Amino acid sequence: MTKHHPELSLLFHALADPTRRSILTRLAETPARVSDLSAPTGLRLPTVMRHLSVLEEAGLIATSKDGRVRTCVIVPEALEPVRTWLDEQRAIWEGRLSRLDAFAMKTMKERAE
Amino acid sequence: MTKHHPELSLLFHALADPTRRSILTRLAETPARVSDLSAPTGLRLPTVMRHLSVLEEAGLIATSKDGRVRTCVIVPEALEPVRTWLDEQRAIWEGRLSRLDAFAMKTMKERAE
DNA sequence: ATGATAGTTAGCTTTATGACTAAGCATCAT
DNA sequence: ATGATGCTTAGTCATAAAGCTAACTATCAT
Repeated sequence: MTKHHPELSLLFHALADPTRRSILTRLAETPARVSDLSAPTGLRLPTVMRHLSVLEEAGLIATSKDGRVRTCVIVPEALEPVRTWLDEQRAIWEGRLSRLDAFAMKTMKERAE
Repeated sequence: MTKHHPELSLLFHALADPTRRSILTRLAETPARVSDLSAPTGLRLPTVMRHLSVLEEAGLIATSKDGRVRTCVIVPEALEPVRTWLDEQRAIWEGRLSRLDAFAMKTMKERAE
């Protein structure tokens, strides 16, 4: 199960950078042009471009160009695999804890005998 | 809001590697020794060690040494910040969508007049 | 047609990652 | 006390990440 999920690696990697997360939260407000994203971060345009391409390859944003302006929008569904993975893990981890609980109960019972 | 959250960066970065995710799922089953984690991955011990230290610095696992054996256990609560961040983002994004909806409604109304 | 504007590409630098080998240290079994 | 076991440290290597500058292209306004 979950042998190797390149999609997840891309997503987590994209989210691991604070600049990229701040770009995402900015885009969550409203779509923005590349320069709009450059100004507040204090980063140069090419740097922002690189971040954007990482985000786009992860599927977290989509961009389109109109004239000389590129507009970036967020892609909310892109976070689904992350959420799903988290839910799966939680299920497994809680399952494990239940088993440990069961084991502890059994052990205590045996001791009590 | 969410200026720079080093904790999140550590977590996301730790989760971005498939080997580390597989170590986590393995540890979700039951605690394991370092060699137990080395065998199935086919990776050398020092490599596994490095992965473990990344996971530990992110707070995702805890380790303890008894004699010459180090045992690794998962730390389920460690995923909470990730889940929280996801929830926050979802809230913001949905907020944004509602606003867009409102805008669209207004525009349609104006057109209808 | 000129100049400003918006983005893009190319190339460079520094630091971090992920893997390895080889050698070291600390225990445990005999 | 010796050797095997289990982990650790040190050092190497190749590649990727994150930033920059400089130069280039494409569009829009005048």
